[in-house]
Amino acid sequence: MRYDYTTIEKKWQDKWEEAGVFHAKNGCEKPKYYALIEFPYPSGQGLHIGHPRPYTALDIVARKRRMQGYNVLFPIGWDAFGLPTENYAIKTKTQPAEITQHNIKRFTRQCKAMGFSFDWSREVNTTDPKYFKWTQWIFLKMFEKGLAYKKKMAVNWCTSCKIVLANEEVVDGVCERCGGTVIRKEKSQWILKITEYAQRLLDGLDTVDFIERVKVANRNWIGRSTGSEVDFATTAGETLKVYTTRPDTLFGATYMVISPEHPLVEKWADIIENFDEVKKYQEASKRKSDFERTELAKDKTGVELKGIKAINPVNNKEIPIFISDYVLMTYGTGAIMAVPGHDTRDWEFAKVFNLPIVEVVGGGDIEKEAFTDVETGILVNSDFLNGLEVEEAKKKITEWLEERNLGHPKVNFKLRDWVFSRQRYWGEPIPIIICPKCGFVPLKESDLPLELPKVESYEPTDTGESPLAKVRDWVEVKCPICGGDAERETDTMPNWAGSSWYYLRYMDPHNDKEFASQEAINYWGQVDWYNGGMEHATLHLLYSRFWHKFLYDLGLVPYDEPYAKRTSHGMIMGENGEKMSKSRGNVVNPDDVIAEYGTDTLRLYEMFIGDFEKAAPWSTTAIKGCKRFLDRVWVLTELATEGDEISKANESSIHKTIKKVTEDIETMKFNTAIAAMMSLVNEFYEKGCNKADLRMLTIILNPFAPHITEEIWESLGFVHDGLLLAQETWPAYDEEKTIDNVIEVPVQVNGRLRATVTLPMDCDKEEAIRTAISDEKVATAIEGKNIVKQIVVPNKIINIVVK
RNA sequence: GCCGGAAUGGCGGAAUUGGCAGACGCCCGGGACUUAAAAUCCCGUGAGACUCAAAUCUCGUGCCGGUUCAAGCCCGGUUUCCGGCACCA
Repeated sequence: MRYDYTTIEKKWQDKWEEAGVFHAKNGCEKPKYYALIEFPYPSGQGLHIGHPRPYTALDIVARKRRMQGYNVLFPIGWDAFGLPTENYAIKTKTQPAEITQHNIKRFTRQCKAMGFSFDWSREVNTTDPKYFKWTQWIFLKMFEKGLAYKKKMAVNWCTSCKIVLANEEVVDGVCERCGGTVIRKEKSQWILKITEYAQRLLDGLDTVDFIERVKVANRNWIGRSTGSEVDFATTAGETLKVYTTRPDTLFGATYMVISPEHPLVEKWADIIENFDEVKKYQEASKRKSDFERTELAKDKTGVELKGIKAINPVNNKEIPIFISDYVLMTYGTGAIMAVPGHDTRDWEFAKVFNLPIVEVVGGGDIEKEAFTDVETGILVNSDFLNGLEVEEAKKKITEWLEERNLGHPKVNFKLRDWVFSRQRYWGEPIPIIICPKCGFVPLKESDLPLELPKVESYEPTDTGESPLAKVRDWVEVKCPICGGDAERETDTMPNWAGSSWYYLRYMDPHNDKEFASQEAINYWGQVDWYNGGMEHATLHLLYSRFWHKFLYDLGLVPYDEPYAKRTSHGMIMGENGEKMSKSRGNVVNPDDVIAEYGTDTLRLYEMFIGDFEKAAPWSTTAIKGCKRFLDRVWVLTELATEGDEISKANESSIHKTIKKVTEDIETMKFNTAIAAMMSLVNEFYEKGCNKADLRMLTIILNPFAPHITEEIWESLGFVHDGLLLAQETWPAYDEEKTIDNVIEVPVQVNGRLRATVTLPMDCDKEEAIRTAISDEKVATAIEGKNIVKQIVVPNKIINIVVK
């Protein structure tokens, strides 16, 4: 008999909601546990089949923790600002807020149908003025502390979306969202000084339990390097400051390169003999998109600044200066000393311009390629550094430079400040008034939230201004300081803003006095387990850690890291192994799956599909196995015999399974936890089971398949004290009972398996060998040969070596 | 180019971290039930050799080599694939 999942699932979802069993209680005396999933962007497509994978995983953790006696916070909300909604609004001439409401409704229905144990009473929505009031408030705090500032700068401009992109949103030189061409454009932008926290964002990684690949991605993104800043005198008078990680190669610096945007170029306009040529190169590189610059990376280009030379401080040799776009103004000092013998890029450039290549670190063949090995090289042609290893030479030259005031040690980061403004409508308005007399004037806290005005058209403008700029009666205001005519900032925040602190809002979501009360923040502390996609490792994760550290500095949060533990799930691919997409026609809709198999099966399959951390292809046939398993569990309710105590026959297997499931959930090995429960059910079919046996299975299966197990719990009369299965206590296993007293041990002869023998647990070596050689097959194998060695690994294996 | 990760049956994947390779599931084959089909239940299922069959043996974790009584796991080399970063001095 098959179970009627449609009726059952709805029934228990209603009961859970009615009983409010998943509500977290602030200040509860139980130990707290905060499990967090990345709140979704409520897109027009509805819930993707990939969403339930991480949601189910942490739902299992949350449900298990509740059963283990924790006060669990497992919240849900909507990261609802964003471009797709705005683009859809433009297309359909509807309000973004309306579209958002509509999409949220659909996502809510879908999430509820999955039976996730979210605390719906704490639902947040980043587009709700009650929420973004505090996003704006945190921004103003940053402004107050000098961490938010406006600056004219070259930004990434998507020619298709007509919007400024953060560096993080430019992927392979094109717009991450639409794939459009990205060019450099000068614009005045709000910037957040995340670089001020670079070192702390790096150090903090050592104090948290993040999976290694997340830490590595973060470290690479922050990109800390240590080296020296060195001053080169020039014949023009000005000093040219460079940054290098290889000061030991200073004797090999045969020319210099500065970025085309370097300010000294303008300063030297009158002295540079070929200024027209230089100017032309500058303009050409300015027009290049990032994509072109990357594409042309192999071919080095540049122009020498004729009439000016730099002087190498170690040997006072005059060397030429070039401009080239392979030197970036945004990193280091925008100028480098070129050591073609020991830097690949400099080597390539030197080959193009026929510049001298001098070997100063021996060990390679600099005729063929630059020798960059720092482990084995020995300094040559370097006067007082000769004979030293690279590390020693670095130390010595750094001291030498410092003594003469020519240079000093310096740490640099690849991380750049966060371009924080967007010229779009559907985002949090930046709560700043621009007054011709008073400058940037922040709104008073009492004027927050600054809401979005309703507008007729959300079309972005070609000038690059936000659609808000057209709403004159919103833009034109009086300056709060001087009372004169002023204008509002019309840029909005990027959608990374609302997600940078949402986990704090969940702690106290209805507070209209503070972003969350201190009691709530202190009670919930850090997020205990945060799971999310790898694609957010360097964006959202870094941004929110930065905001959190800022709030920590203000004394508003008790920990300087928001997330104690971070894990990541693999994607669910299409059945053909490719990424799911409409254009590939391999999209699976969770609503259809639920209709065909029920939610419990979908949840189970998403967990059984493979290693949680790895991508896995969807299979329309493999999911049937999970359905069959649940059907088999269901049938057990009829097969189970009476019994109040766990049967002797199943006792050992039950305890082993409890142990396996208990441990596997903690290490995210959901697939093997389910396999263990399947094996147990197979055993129940072989050996029979009683109701007490089935009761245990029902409890440990509950976090995975919560609906069917509640129904079984009720139908078999396990309900006590009016409690739901979700409120039951997680079973403890008896370690003793997971250990067998007799054990099958394989016997090898010369490393080849010949037999298995049955031995008592922990029996001694002599007995093991005696039993082994008395086995017929083993005896045959060693007959007429000398036993050279006997290896007995207790309870594992016996290996007899013969000659 | 650099930094991660991976490679195991027809398929998704297991393997207590050096100890019976292939758990669990899918697919497939055979049988039972059925007028029949679906569903369900039972049996089989890495490849090969010898067998009527059973038994038995050999080979087998991308490739080459090493360490070890014993290697999917450790070491050296190599190929391929996936992900991230990418002129960061």
